[in-house]
This record gives sequence, C-alpha cells and structure tokens, in this order.
Amino acid sequence: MILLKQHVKKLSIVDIANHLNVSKTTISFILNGRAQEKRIGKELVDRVQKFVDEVGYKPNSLAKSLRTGKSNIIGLMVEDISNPFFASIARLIEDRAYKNGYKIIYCSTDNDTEKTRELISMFRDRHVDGYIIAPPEGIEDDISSLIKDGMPVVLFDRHLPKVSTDFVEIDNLFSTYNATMHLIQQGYKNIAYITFASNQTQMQARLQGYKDALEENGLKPFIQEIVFSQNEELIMSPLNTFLKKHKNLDAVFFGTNHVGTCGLKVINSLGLKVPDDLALVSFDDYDVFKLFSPPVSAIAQPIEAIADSVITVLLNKLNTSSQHISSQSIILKTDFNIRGSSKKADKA
Amino acid sequence: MILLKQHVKKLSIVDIANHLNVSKTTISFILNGRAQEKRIGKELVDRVQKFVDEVGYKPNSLAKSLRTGKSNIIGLMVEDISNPFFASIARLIEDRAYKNGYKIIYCSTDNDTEKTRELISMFRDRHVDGYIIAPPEGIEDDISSLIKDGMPVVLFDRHLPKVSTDFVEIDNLFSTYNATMHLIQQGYKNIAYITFASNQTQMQARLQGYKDALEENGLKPFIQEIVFSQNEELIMSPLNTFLKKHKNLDAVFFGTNHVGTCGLKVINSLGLKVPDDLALVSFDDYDVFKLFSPPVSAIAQPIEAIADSVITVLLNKLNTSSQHISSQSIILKTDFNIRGSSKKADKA
DNA sequence: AAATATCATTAAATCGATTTAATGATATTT
DNA sequence: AAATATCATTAAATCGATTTAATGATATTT
Repeated sequence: MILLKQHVKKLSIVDIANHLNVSKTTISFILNGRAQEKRIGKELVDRVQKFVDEVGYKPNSLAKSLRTGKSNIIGLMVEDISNPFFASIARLIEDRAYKNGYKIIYCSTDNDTEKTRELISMFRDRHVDGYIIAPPEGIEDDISSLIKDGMPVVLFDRHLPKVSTDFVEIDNLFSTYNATMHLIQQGYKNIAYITFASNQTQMQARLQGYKDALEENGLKPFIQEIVFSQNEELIMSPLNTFLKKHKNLDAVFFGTNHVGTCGLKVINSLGLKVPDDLALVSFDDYDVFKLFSPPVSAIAQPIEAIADSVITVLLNKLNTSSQHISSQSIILKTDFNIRGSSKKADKA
Repeated sequence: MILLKQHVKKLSIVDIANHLNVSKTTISFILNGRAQEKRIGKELVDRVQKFVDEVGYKPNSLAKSLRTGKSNIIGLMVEDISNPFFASIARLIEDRAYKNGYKIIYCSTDNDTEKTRELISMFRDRHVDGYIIAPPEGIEDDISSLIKDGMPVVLFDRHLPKVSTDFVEIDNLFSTYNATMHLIQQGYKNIAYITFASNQTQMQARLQGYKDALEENGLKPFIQEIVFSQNEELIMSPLNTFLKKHKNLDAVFFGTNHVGTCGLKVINSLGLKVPDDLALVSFDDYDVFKLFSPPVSAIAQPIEAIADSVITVLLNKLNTSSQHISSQSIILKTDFNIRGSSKKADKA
C-alpha cells in the first residue's frame, strides 16, 4: 500500500456543501443540531451526517470562534505551576475542563501584578471564555473590569476583598488556629510562625489564626515574614538567622508548603532534632512532610474539592448567560494530619 | 453608585480606518511594519500609530490567525503536570515561550495512547503552531503524520525510535550505569532496580545502564517492574512485597522520582534503616530525596537545559520555514548527587 | 506628446465558519 | 381564485483581520 502524501488541505464547509450539492447553511444547521428546528428533511440530514463522518470533517474552530465569540478555552492563572499545590490543582482542573469540552491555557503569575496584568490582557486577546485566577494583590481593577465586561471569573486560593466575585477558598483562619491550639495543648509554649510577607487574604487569615490561638492562651507570638524569592537561598538565609536567634523556640509553624520545605532544609543543616528540639507543623501536605523523619504534621488542603468547586462554579457561569446569580463564595474545610507527635508534656 | 455596563465593544480595524479616513488596508500595512515597503507617507504612519496607541487598539488575534494560519500557540503535552519533573519543565518552557510571543496550551497524556491521540487532534484543531511532546508508546503514526503535514514537533524526555524527529533527552543509560557503578565501588553487592513497566526509550535505557554495570561486575540483577497507576497503593503494594521477599538486598535503585517517593514510603513503613539496612539511589532529584534522612543520592536532570533546548529547537523550526534542516537530537548530561554515603566497605 | 514607471493608497477577495433575511414551492385559509 | 401560512432550503451578510490586484496621480523615459 502506497502512502500518498496528499497535503489533504483540510476540508471546509464549502467543500462539503459543494460535494453534496447542498448549501453550506444547511450543513451548518445540521452540524449544530438545528436540523429539527429548521425542519430539514430527515433523509438529507442523514446524507450529510454520513458524508461528514466519512471524510472526518471538523469545523475550523478559529473561524467558529471568530463568528460566535466563543473560544472554548479557559484561562488558568496560578501563582507558580512548579509549586506542587498549584500543579495538582491545575492537573485536576485540566481533567474536568477537557471533559466538558474546554481547553486550558495556563500561566504562572509569580504574584507579580504587572506580569498578571499583561497575562490577563493576553488571555482577553485570545478570547478565553472564562478565567480561573489565584490573584496577586493590586490586580483588583483589572479583575473588576473583566467582570464588568461580562467575563466569567472564578478566583481561588485567595480572594480580593474589594472585588465581589465568585471564589473558592479554604478555611484558612480556622486551619491554623486549630493546628496551633493542638500544639499548645501538647504543651508547646514558644511557637513561631514563619510565612511569606504578603497581604493576600489567605496569608493574612492563616497568620491571624495563629495569633488568635496564642493570644487566647496568653502566649507570646514569634513571627517571621520572609520576602518571597525564586532563589531558595534568599528564603533560607533569613530563616536560618531567625532560628539561630530564637533558641528558646520549641515549635515552628510554616505558613505554606514552600516555606515549609525551605524550613526543613534549614533545620536539617542546623542539625536540629525534630520534635525533640523543635516540633513542626506546615500548611499544605506533601510527600516531603510525610517522608521527613519523623514526619511533619501538616494541614492538607482538599485539592480535589477545590478543583471541583472551581470548575463547577465556572461552568455554571459559562452555561447560564443570566446575570441574576450573585457571586458565590465557597469555603472548604482542611484536614489536619498529625504525625510523629511525641507530646511535649511527656517529656516534662 | 450605579454600575454602568458599558460593553465597550472593542474597536476593530474598520473603526480605526473610518475614524482616520484611511483605508483599513493602510492601517494593516502600518501595524504590520510594512509601511516602508509599501511606501506609505511618514506623516500618515505617525498619525495612525498615534491614534492606535491612544485608543489602545489591538488586532483581534482570532481573525488574524484565521487569515494567516498562525496561532502563536504552542501545544505542550507532558505525562502528568502534577509530577514535579514535568511541572518544573513546563514552568520553564512557559517562561521562554511567553518571552518569545507564544502561549502554551498544555495537557497531561497519562501515557495513554488513545488520550494522547485525541489531544493531538484537539491541538491540531486549535491550530497550534508547534508541538512539544513527551510521547507515550504507540503514538508513532500520529506523530509521523503531524510531521508529514509540516508541523514543527519536538519530543523530549524520550523519543520514538521509529520516528525521525527532533528530540531532547538526557543520557539515561550512562546515568544509571554510572550511579550503579558507584554503588558497586562502595561495596554493595545485591542491588535491586525498581521501575515502572514501560518500553519507552528512557526507561529502557535506564534499565540497561543498571544491567550493564551489574554484568560488568558479575553481579546478579534484581529487577522489579511495577505497573503504573494513579493510585499510589497499587504502586506501593508490589514494592512492599518485593522488598519483603528479597531480604538480602543491600541497595535499591529507583528508576523514576515517582517510584522513588513511593519506595521511600514503603521503606518507612517497613521500618528499614537507610543506609544501614539499605542504600538508596533514585532517578530525578527533588526535595523529598534531599530531605529524607539520611538524604537519598539522586540523579539530577538538568531541567533548565532541557527546557532551554526544547524551546530553542522549536523556535528554530518555527522561524525557519525551510525543510532542509534534518532533525537533530540533543542528549544532555545529568548530575549524580551523592548523599549520606556511609560506605558499605567501612562497615565490613 | 505618448508611453511607461513610480508613488501612495485602496477596493475587493479571502480565511471558514454562523446567522439573518429571502426565496420558491406547496398547503391551507379566506 | 386570491391571499396567506407553512415548509425546506439557500443567498447574502457577518465576524475582523491580511493580502492581492487595482487605481489615480505624478514623474520619468522614449
């Protein structure tokens, strides 16, 4: 069998129409399921359908998008796709989106407002149908203007207090409050909280949960805020300084998985023993925390539920053209996975 | 405050043309840098440029794509975006692509041939300009047909022996050979190799490197191939059985990061001591291996170099319309990060 | 002075679909 | 029998760009 290289120059609707001696309008109606509505003869419908299947014709989606204004693309903006939290979420969102006939264009914002602004404009330019965004601070106006122009937007991981949108979040404040209380109940007294310097809602809420628990128990907070950087050295260095400076600490709470892994590296390099020298808890639960020895207690976000909620809310907005659903916020619960907890009290 | 919904109805090139009393052809020429070539008056060019900047007009990229046949989108197909190796690569490719004016549509193939086939057809349908693919087995014909139709394709992480394409890979065979030799030189004699059952080139090469080293030293290989599954239990269970069965092992080599982390979990649960009971080496180097205690030796892939090579090769293909560059394959070196190596010999 | 070349710009065709408004044929109502 | 309604299909307009071929005006060559 000879394989002819016939640059098949994809068939267009006109080719189909010509070949069947039918108008392209009719073809279009049939392919878009409007045959009944347009009262097109059953036998003609069959003939068209058969031929289309036979030659494997697929409408050019660019042309379709141009005409209809719909692209079937969802723009997904995470903070950093190489962060396991966002990578996992992205993976789940991707699955659900594809299942519903949507493709994903994604990008990492790095929490950089200017970059995010450009990316939003790029997405707009590409006519994405909907936006899923973990928004950095300072992007309020851009998001508002998206919404004002009728674009479906769902925020996740955090929200923008000044913007009324749909968003999916977890109960950050309670999560850290609860975990901190657990440490306190175990007898830990000098509990530090290490986080990235950020005014994002989720970061502030987590910090507040920690503070609340300490205050409620009359304990003194030790807070270290680190400026985020791509360069891990610049994260580890202040962390190192902080831990060396506060020799009296008996527990450390990490506000994000990234701070957590950097923290573990520092603790390793300092030769500190866990939990004898220091008990550890981290936000987000990943292999690193499970396999550290002894394993680190961690707050696990329900990533499946987050991804599900996000995509469900967005698909809803995409399918109901109506404006009369006011924005909804979904707050999900976390799990606190307690590990290797040799009670401080035991040792006293 | 009343929120006016002023659906600004983006300006089109016709609007610009009408407003300036110039033909849209002229506008198009000017905006596409063909003013000189078309000898359009300097003063007119300035007037148009000024107005365009003022109103922030941007050509509708869908219409542009439809006409030109270029979409400025690159399709990226990884095995699983939630795997840290692929997430990191994706992140770097994304950065470089955006810098060069390309967007990324990505998807996870799960090494599923049928799914990949659908995704390729989806990408084609979306008129992506180029493809970056970590291909599953069985997809040879589809890739060939892409290439035959003149689509730029770059494979990475593995290649397809039956298809002549550009691809970027690492020196898999030497990497495992080298690391295995290291173990042997340290005095380990019963070295197991645990991997996913796969005929992909990189997996076969890694396995071969291990076999070569053992054979060269007259040692007996212990190989366990595990069927890949999304469900970690189904990976850990055979691993567990294997380790329990071969009590005489003194070292284990994990063929991928995923096998490695699952392996660590099993080893933890069995209460085995590293490296006293068992020395460990894994392919891919991630936080988990660095922070396990004692840390696990690992083969680090040069992810920046991989991402760089991939995007460079692809951009090259995109920019040179010419066919007369035959396909190139790039093989990169890995680093072997030796950690916590208390020599077996010391204890003897 | 007629024919040709250059200049600066534009009308019309095109990419490939959807959608609106029109059309001719038959069936039904006045 | 004329007027209207229904049926089945289609011509033409449209989305918003790029590109080809054309145009009228001036400058240069025969």
